[in-house]
Amino acid sequence: MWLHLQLPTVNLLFMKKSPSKTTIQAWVLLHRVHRKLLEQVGLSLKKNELPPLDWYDVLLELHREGDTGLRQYEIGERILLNKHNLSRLIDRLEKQHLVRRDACEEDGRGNRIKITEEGEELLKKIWPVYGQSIEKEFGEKLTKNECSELSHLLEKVLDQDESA
Amino acid sequence: MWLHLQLPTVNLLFMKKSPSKTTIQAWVLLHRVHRKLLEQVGLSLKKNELPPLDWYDVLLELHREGDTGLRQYEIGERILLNKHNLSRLIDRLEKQHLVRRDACEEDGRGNRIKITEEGEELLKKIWPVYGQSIEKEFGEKLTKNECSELSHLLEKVLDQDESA
DNA sequence: TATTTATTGTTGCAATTGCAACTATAATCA
DNA sequence: TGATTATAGTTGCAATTGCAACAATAAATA
Repeated sequence: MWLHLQLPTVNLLFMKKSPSKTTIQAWVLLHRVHRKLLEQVGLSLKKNELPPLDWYDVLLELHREGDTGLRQYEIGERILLNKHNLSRLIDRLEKQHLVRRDACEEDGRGNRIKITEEGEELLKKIWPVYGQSIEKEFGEKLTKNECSELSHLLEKVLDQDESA
Repeated sequence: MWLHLQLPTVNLLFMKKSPSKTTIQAWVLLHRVHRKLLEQVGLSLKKNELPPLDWYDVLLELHREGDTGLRQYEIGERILLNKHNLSRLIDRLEKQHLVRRDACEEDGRGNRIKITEEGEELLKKIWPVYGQSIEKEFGEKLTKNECSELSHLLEKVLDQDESA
């Protein structure tokens, strides 16, 4: 079909370029760092009898939106969680009265999720522990410049594909 | 008890320093990048009907040790997985004849896990897909220097606490 | 408008994970 | 040595996740 084409763009399909040693090293490190940080922070939260990090993520997003709330899919986009699990995560939060599902006026299918007072309070209770954990496991290890540099690099990785 | 002590080391207990904006930004980015990469690679593996990444991680560690194999806890240390789940992950691998549990001579409690021929083959089958995925989602986004710089920074984060 | 297709969110079920309890062996120590 | 404590690994159970099927509504199209 396009096997005979020699255009550069098409050739990319055949290149199947393997990552370099340098790339692989960074890749592995990224995952190790991530796992270790998450493990430490998770431990710290548990030790203080606080809920898992996911809860914080969701509540924080909702807090930022205040009274407008967010659609479920919007939360999903922000914290990169799929809809199935998000639906049930919201269930759990709702059961604890940390969020509310309000009917959605503009779209009969969905609902708007809003944070409650209790949710706000929990958020305030989590932050000191979470924040300190971040500082201890992460912040302290880098200077401010290094931190910015890291962000810069990570942003490049996150950038949308420019390829068509 | 030690409330009245004024030694610097002890004062750290009270500092409860919150992370800076810069720190938080890098922190959030780190997690976003990680999740996105894992999602993409996972999709790519599934599309090619290959097993999840964990399997590859374990098989690779075993491959590196060749005939000596590894104790379960050694695998755990390397891929940062706790023993409960590792035990059952090994079960699954064993059921697929990808690894073998050999009795351990030097320690009657444990066993040595070794990769089988089939395991090696699977490893070879996964790598092209996995490697390309890494290159596409990660390698291509950074120059070689940026990649090294990223590794350097991540290593700093991973470094053991120098605090006593 | 009627029909088709896409999106939003939920639910059932199976697989995986986390936690606690447990067995078996090793290491420590009185 | 015998008793105690620590380590390696497994298992049961509950909670969470992933996947596929589904219902309800919206958007696109004929």
